[in-house]
Amino acid sequence: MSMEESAYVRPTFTKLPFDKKERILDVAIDEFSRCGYEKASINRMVGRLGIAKGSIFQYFGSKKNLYFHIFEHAVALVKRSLKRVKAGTEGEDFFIRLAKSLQAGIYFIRRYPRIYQIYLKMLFQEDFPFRADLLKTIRLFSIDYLRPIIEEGVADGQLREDLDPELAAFFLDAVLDRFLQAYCVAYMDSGLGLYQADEKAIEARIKDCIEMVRLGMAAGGPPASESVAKSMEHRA
Amino acid sequence: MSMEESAYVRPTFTKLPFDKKERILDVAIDEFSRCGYEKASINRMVGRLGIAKGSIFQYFGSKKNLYFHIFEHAVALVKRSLKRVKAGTEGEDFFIRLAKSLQAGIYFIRRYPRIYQIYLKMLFQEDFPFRADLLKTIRLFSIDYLRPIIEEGVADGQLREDLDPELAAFFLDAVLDRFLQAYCVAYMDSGLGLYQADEKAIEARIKDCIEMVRLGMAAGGPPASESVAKSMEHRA
DNA sequence: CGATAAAATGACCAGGTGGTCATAATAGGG
DNA sequence: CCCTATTATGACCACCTGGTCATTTTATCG
Repeated sequence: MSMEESAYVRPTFTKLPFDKKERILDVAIDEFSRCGYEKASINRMVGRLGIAKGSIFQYFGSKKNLYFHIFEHAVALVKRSLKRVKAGTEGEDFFIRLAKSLQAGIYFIRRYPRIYQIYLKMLFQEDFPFRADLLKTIRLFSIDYLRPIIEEGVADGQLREDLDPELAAFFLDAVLDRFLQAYCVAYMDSGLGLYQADEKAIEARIKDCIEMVRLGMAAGGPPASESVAKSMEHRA
Repeated sequence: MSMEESAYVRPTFTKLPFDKKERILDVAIDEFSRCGYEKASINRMVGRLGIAKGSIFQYFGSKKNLYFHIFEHAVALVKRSLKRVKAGTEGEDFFIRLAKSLQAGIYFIRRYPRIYQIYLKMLFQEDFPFRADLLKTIRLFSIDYLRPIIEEGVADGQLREDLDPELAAFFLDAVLDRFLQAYCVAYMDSGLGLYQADEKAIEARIKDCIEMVRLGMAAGGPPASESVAKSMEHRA
């Protein structure tokens, strides 16, 4: 996870001792996650860091570059996390994979809550340039992640064979994303109690949600299965 | 749709000629929708309006009040729109109601695109106070809207009787919301082509999505129905 | 008309912003 | 130890912000 060769960092920063680099990025991430891009203040950062303001501009050139560098870092973390889940669930049942992917999302947010905050705050602030690029990268990756899993599910006969993979990807993206949002933003959970819920509650709700994805809401379908619940128990 | 008695408006503004009031609110809505709350500039507004800066503060007291007033207005519009759809689909099939609700959302956004933008930009910028209140109002209303419809669907036997209404509300909220977001924010549609799509495409995709909500994704369920498609044709 | 009340105005304010750059401190090499 | 190149520094800049308020303009009414 080296960030040395980032396009947004000047060599001066690269040569810094590791600890100092980490501290700087940590404070910057904290500031951006708390305030969003616009309200984040370089003055406040250097105040907390105890370094000169000029140094930040020596390291990154501009506020925007600093933000992009952090974003780049964040994207790398997400990609790595998704890759691991994908590889770690290869060949498993489609709905199990789905449940584990969602669970992994929750873990990621627990581990890097500030990074998820930064992402959320950027989501609908289309004003600043490159948002399109940033968003494109993330969303496209989410599709690149889901599509193959869906297609495998169809190939294996777990999903209806007439399933439109694009529609399914959109649908799953919607539900998974909202689940994560509900977990860490108040009033997004429609009273389900997802907001900052504990492990147990999350696990149960993931199971419920996946069941609903599986069977839909209409009456007259097949009965609810127990497979997701069973397989999730193992990893707690 | 009178806004006269708003808590955020001073009498001086109320007494203004209707046209001037409209123009002021129009410019303010435009500014907030483009820039979000933080970046929106009172200077720019009065520049475009050709009035003195002091006047805005005479009318609203503060930037925040102006924003709240507009938000209040927006919430009223949404409530009205939802009420109409609900009343206008009373007694119809659950999934038809769902499709029509989503369609109504699209109409609303087409008619008031800037208001939806304001809402989106506020969504995850939790910095400024009262965001909690604003969000609470909107989300709770969304639940108040969906819950009864779901319960009627269960009572009528269209939905599985063991359906958890809270979970269903969350689930539908997730899908409907994302559908609207994908319609008006780039890269949110997972390649489905929803972004600024035309009437025909939207209608088709609504149908597809509702079918997926109905039947789920698993193989072996009942075949897709034609009822939603048929009933939607009538209103085009 | 004149007097009074109400509304519009814009110069002005303090505070904050991202960003700069001459200068000072430090590090590295001979 | 000195000289040079690199890095750190913070005073300073122009700019913009939301907000104020004394003053002027406009409307109201007798």
